[in-house]
Amino acid sequence: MMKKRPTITDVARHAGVSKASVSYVLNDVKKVSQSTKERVLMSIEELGYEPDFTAVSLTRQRSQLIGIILPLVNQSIAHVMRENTYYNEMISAVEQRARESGFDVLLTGLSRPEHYRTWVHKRKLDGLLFFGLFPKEIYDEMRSIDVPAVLIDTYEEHTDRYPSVNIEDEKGAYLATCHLAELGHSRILFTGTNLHNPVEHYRYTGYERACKEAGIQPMNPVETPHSHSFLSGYEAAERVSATDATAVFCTSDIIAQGLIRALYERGIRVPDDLSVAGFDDIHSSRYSIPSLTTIRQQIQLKGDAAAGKLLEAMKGGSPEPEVLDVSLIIRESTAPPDIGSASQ
Amino acid sequence: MMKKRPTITDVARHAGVSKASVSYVLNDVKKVSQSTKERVLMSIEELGYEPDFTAVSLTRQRSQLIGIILPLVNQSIAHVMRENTYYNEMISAVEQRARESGFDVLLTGLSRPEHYRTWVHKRKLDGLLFFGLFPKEIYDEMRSIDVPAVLIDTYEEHTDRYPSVNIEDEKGAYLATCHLAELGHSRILFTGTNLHNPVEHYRYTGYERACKEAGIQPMNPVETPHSHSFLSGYEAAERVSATDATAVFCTSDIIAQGLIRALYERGIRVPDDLSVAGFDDIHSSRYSIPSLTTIRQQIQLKGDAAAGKLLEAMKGGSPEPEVLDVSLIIRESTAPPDIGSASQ
DNA sequence: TTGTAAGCGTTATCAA
DNA sequence: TTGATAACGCTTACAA
Repeated sequence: MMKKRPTITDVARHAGVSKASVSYVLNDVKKVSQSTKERVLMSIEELGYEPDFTAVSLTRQRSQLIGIILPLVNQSIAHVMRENTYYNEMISAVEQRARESGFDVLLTGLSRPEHYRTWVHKRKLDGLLFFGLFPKEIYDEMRSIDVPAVLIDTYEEHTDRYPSVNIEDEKGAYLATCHLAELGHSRILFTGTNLHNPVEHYRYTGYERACKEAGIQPMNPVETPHSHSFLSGYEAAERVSATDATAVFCTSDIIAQGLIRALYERGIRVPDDLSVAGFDDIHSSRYSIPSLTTIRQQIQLKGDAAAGKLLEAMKGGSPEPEVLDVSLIIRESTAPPDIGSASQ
Repeated sequence: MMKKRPTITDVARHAGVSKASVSYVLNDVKKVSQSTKERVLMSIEELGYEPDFTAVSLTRQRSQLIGIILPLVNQSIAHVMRENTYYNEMISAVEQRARESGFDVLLTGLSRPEHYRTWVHKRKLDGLLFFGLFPKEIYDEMRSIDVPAVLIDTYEEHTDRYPSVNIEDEKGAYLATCHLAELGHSRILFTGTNLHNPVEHYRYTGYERACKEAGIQPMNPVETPHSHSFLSGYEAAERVSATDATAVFCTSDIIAQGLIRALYERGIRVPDDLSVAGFDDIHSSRYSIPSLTTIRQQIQLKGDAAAGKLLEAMKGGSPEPEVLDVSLIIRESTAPPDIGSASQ
């Protein structure tokens, strides 16, 4: 027969005190004498008592649970996170930080805004981490209930209300484009997912600025229909190769890698015939052939920072928004234009 | 002023019935008349009532929560899942299936076995999914508490007690090795992480069987010190190239890709100088250069199957263990040995 | 078929 | 400094 695990009542009885007193020492409420405190602690130890989170949640109206929310596409979060190890690093970092602070992490996809509200309530979630951009109504809902949240990779006006963690998107694109221009490219193409997405937009802005400073004409951007994925890059190849670009800046490594593959199949060599730069510096970019010139963002640091801010906000603080630095990592996928074969 | 969200008491009052009746219709207990059922349903609708999970958890002693457990290395799950999109697909699939069944997913790393026990209890977890192999003590703990669990990628004796989901590891390695042998290779190297891991062991067995059938001599396997990662493959290159192998079978795509990269840096061409096959068929293997010949396992199906079995076990069923099929995907990284340069 | 009331394991309010 | 005791929101015998 399995012995039931001890409750606070058992501890109280064992220590010869009331439940209240046990609760006091558990929660470090001052009004306990040293002697009873010791007795209680001993009993806890002896019985192997651990407080029950669901009971605590019920009375305290908080759960020690934080939720990571990913966009749902086709009823699944797979479409977003399937191929991109960006999420692996983010999630790992958040999980670690949360666990160290006594929180558990709930991972979920979110479709309809109204679901979200009840979900937060039903679970009494203490805090939320939004990975990426969500429909506007979600943020409105958020405001109406009153739960701490941190927005990651979002530039909406909502950022004013909630702490956010971003990276220097504009600068990243700028650095990459400058690098390409400095190599001597004057036909540089921008390839991203959707310029209406603010992150993409800012990157485009950085691209434009670099072009301007280099005195070259921005080209018509190539937008891919899907999200950041190999396929997006792969399918972009047709439109890319229809241009006279000698260099391409992609807004994610995953797109760049898909693109490079498709170019390879068309006999277009990278970087000999075309230079390609990415964004993110996911692990694989170091190992791909050619290895990818890219903009490094410190993904784990980002996840850790986001979790940290959420923890702070949950304690009642008002953490500042944070914008993390990025840097250019030059690898094999970019080179000077091939003067021989290229025009101009 | 924020209006409090309605409780079951509010609904009862609104409908002019008792809390019990509301609970009955909520939980589909038969003994409710059509008329009251309708009244209650209307009130629920009108008030926008949603049951509170923490309260339900407390009385029912179950949480509608399932836990995904990953091995912790260095206090972080990052080391395991950082680079490998295998986990992205698994987690996505589990999350989707769970969500559709009204469960939420808790993601956590697990270090010390004793932590695990209290964690399950504190959260009243309904079920557990173990991703990969854990120290033996964990399974012992599991048995002592009584929580449904499904083991993934584990061949321990524990599998007898718990439903498991595996793939045909032996067959996969066999297929890959056969493919290499059929191409004409007779010096085929096995590269994996650690032959003491049962999954690796079975793959080695398949490799051996294929060698035997092809009448070739198995070579001394190369074991990498780390887990499945680019670096493992990358670092294996030195030992691989020190052999006279003309083909290598790696036990994961991620290792294969790391290896190919390192070989590339050493001027060893794949597949011209050396053929390389992987295992898993993660998305990137389709897009790498060269694209990777590999053993496809249906990762999402696997995650879905695991979640399904757990759901079944939680309902009191005893799901059968399942072994999913694998298949050979031939791509660019394997080719006949270069008779010109190779010996023999 | 419906209602009453006793839990579930905590925390928190008041007296003592 | 302590201890009853009433919440917290729900489920479930047991009565009616």
